[in-house]
Parts: sequence; structure tokens; C-alpha cells
Amino acid sequence: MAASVPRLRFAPSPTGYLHVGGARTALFNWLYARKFGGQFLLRIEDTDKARSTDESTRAIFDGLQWLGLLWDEDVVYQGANVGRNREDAYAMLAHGTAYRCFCTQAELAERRAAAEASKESFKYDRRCDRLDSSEIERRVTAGVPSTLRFRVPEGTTSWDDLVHGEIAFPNKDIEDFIILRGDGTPIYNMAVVSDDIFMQITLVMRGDDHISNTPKQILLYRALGSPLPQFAHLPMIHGLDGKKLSKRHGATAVSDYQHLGILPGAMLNFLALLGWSPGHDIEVMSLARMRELFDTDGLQRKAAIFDPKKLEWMNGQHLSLAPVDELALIVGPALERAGLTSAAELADREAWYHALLELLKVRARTTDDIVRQAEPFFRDEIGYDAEAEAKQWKDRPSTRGLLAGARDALAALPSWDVEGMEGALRALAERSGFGDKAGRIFQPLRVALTGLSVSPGIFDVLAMLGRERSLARIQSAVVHLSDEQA
RNA sequence: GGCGGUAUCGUCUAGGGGACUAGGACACGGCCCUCUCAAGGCUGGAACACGGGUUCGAAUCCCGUUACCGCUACCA
Repeated sequence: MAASVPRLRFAPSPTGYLHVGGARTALFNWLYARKFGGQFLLRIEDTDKARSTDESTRAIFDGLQWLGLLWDEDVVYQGANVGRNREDAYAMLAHGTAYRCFCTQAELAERRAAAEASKESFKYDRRCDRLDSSEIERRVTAGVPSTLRFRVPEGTTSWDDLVHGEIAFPNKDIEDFIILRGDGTPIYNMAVVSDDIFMQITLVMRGDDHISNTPKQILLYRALGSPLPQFAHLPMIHGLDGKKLSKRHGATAVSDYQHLGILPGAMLNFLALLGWSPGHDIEVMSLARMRELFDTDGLQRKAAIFDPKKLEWMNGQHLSLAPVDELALIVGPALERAGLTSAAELADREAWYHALLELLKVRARTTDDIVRQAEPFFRDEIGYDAEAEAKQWKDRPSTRGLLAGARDALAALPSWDVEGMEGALRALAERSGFGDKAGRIFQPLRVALTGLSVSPGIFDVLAMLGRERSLARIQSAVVHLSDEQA
């Protein structure tokens, strides 16, 4: 038989932001579709009008786009399909796989409470299914409101889950659930099945909190005479305390990480490893590589805990690996937002800017780190970090002399190149009696040049700052140290 | 309560009966490199939930217990 093209969908409800858990579900759906030449569709489940907002829908689009998880075909809005969902429900009524229920919500709540009080588990007793046709006819013509309930058949419902293997539910544990509300709108399971059939979904890959919905949905597929898709239930993502990831664990929206300076590729890589492993100890991967390696065999069954530390490490890896010209596009706007430079300046000094990124990216974990570390290279005036000053400029008179010496040695250089600078400064160290401990000059000098005790190598700093600015900064430090004495 | 799912280092995981004195990564400690910080290299401590089976042999298969999670709405 000809294998059909896989069609998968990501179906979030627009009731908040794009959650990292949702992003991971989207990623696995995307990977599977792309790897096997299928389609990845997006369906916005906005049937809960009270909680759905356009803003949330926008956030889902933005998040997916930022991550580079682009979908095929037009976005499907579930709310637009209620008509067809309803028709499907009525078709079941016509075929006798569903029946009208006249019980009111109040009655149901009362019976449920009574059952609970006597410690019995409540299950709809099918009383409306025992009504004779004339009575049903009478109530319908009298305008008595009714819902549609699915008549659960005998037997057991099972499927071969792509991540869990065989899962079976005895039908006796499933009650005759409502598929259509009194107002004619479909209940979740009805809408999902109706839409998945219409969209010709072949693999439903979603969170494992949907496992107990699955037998109901399978029953619905059968009642509608449609072939079953495959199912794959992904484990949940929990916070550091082992509980379901929520707001109190800190950032849970994809956009939060975007604003924290995380690279989309790193986010994706980190998320992929939460519940999936390609084996062979492979960890750092590009999206393209994940797509090559993806396989449902590597999917995990256990919930994973979201560890921000590892995300940061992962981001550092991606930062180091990222080509500077690509990184420049992301860091540039961030530098502008920080008020350090303008797009025009960056374009003007592109080679210099790229060289700076090359120096900073390896020692940064987020793009925010890069911006922070880039500050001394853009500002005209710098301040001195108190701790750095206290530690590296401990003996101020001698430090002043040292810096003046460094200033003169550097100023005397015929050309501003690393070899010359290194030779001159190491010679100065010798003369100062530091022997090969040239760091005793480099460290105070670093503070003079950057105001910080942490920076790229001192010669790189001098080179990036340039002759004029470097000498001026050292001079400022000398003056600063003199003022202190006065 | 009922039903379902899950269970390897603190965390992410490899492992799919003998290759396991259980491997890698994050985090943590030490060492090396070194002008600082990173990065990198080396290295240390750290796990098969428990109890029964099956088997010549179980982290791997089966059963039970425990713990955790999910569902149990005219929410999605």
C-alpha cells in the first residue's frame, strides 16, 4: 500500500503565551513532518471564546516564527468550524451512535455531588438513552433544550502509541460523554476529531495529558467512519521542584527567553533534549541536524524538568558556534536598544564590529552578556567598577606610575600591532621587576581600559579600542589616580 | 475514590538479557592552560525506587508495592 504523506498539526489554545511546553510539542511535530516529507499544520483552538484572545494568537505566531517553526497551508481557526463539527455530531445522532440528553446541568451537578457524598464514582446513568422515541419527539417539538451524548459501546479501546506502545482503556470506565452542548456548540473532543478528520491528520502528536482523551476520540473516529490517525503522547515538562511548569517557576513563555538573550536555535536544541535523545551522546545540534536525526524511537516517556542552567550553557555553545555575520544581525539591535551605537555606525565599522563579536561571543552565555561586555568598546567615557578598582589598583601611587609607564611605552610604538604592544609591555614588566609576571601590568591596565576586571585578552582590547582611545583611557586613569591623591 | 501513565546520578539522558566495575552532558569540586573572564583539556564525587518472579544470567522481561503525574466538566 502506498504510504500517505504524513500530516501533523500543532493545536494550541490562544489563552496566554506560547509556553515552552507548547513550543516543544510544536518542534517535535515540525521535525517529524519535515523529516518525512509531510506537512506541519497550525490550528488555533479558539472555541473557548471567553479565554481566547487575538493577542495570544499573535503571540503564538510570533513565537513559532522566532523559533523558525513555520507551518504549511493556512492557519485553521477551530472556531470557524463549529458548523461542520455540529453536522458531524448530528450525523452520529442519525446513525444512532449518539443520543439526545435532556438532563440539565443543575441536575447533573446534583447527581454528581450525591455520588461523591456516598463515595461513589459518578458516571452518567444513560437515563435519556432509555426515553422512547415519542417522548423524545415530544420534548424536541416542545423546545426542551438538549445536548448530544455519545453512546459508548461495549469492549475496550486501545491503540499503539508511538511513544508508549499499547495503551488500553476498558470502555466501561468511559461515560457517555457530551459531544454537543445545549447551544449547539461542540465539546472539545468532538471538535478535535471533526477537525483532525477534515484536516486529514495522520499523526496526532501532543502532550500526554491527552492520553485519557484518546479512547474517547478513537470511539468518535469509528462512529464517524473515519480511519484512525496514529497517536504519540509526549511527556510533560516540569519545573525544578518537579511540579508542572508554571509562572512561579519563572519564565515559561518562549518570548521570555527571547528577551533574555537566548538564541532560537539554542532554545530549540535545549527543548528537543527534554524528552528526546538522538543517542550517541550527541547534544549540541542545529535545527537541520535535529531534523536529520529525529526519530520517535528516541522519545522519552518520563516527564522532564526544565533546567535553566543547562539552557544557558546550551546557548553559550550556540553563541560560540554562530557565524559572526549571523550573530551581528541579532546583537546589533540589542546594542542599539542599549543606547551604545546606531545601525549606521555598525555598518560603517562592520569589520571592527565583527571582530569584536568574535572576541565576545565565546565568553558570553546570552546575547545580553555580549551587550554588557561590549559597553567599554562603544562608550566614550567609562566608569571604574569599585571592586575592580579596589583589587587591581590597590597601591594607587605605584599603579599610577605603572600606567604612566605603559602609556609611554605604547605611545612610543611605531605601529599599533599586537606583537609590538606585547613586546613593549612585557619589557616594561621586566624593567619594573615583575619578571615574567606581566599580569601585574595587564590587570591594572585592563581596569584603566575597560573599567572592569574581566575582558578579552589585553592586546585584543587595545587593538579593538585603537591607539587614540586606548592612550586617552590610560591617561584618564592616571589623572583619576592623581586626583585621588590630591 | 476510579481509570490511565511514569519510575537510571541533584538535573537532561545513553542503555532495549550477557559488551555495565552503568556511558555522556548540565551543575558542583580539583588540576592544566593562562594577563582576567570565558572557552578548551584532564579529573573527582554522584544513579538502575522497593519486593518478588522468569532466566545459566537482568538496569533491561513479567507481577506486586510505593511515589509522582494526568484525566475523571454542557474547559481546552
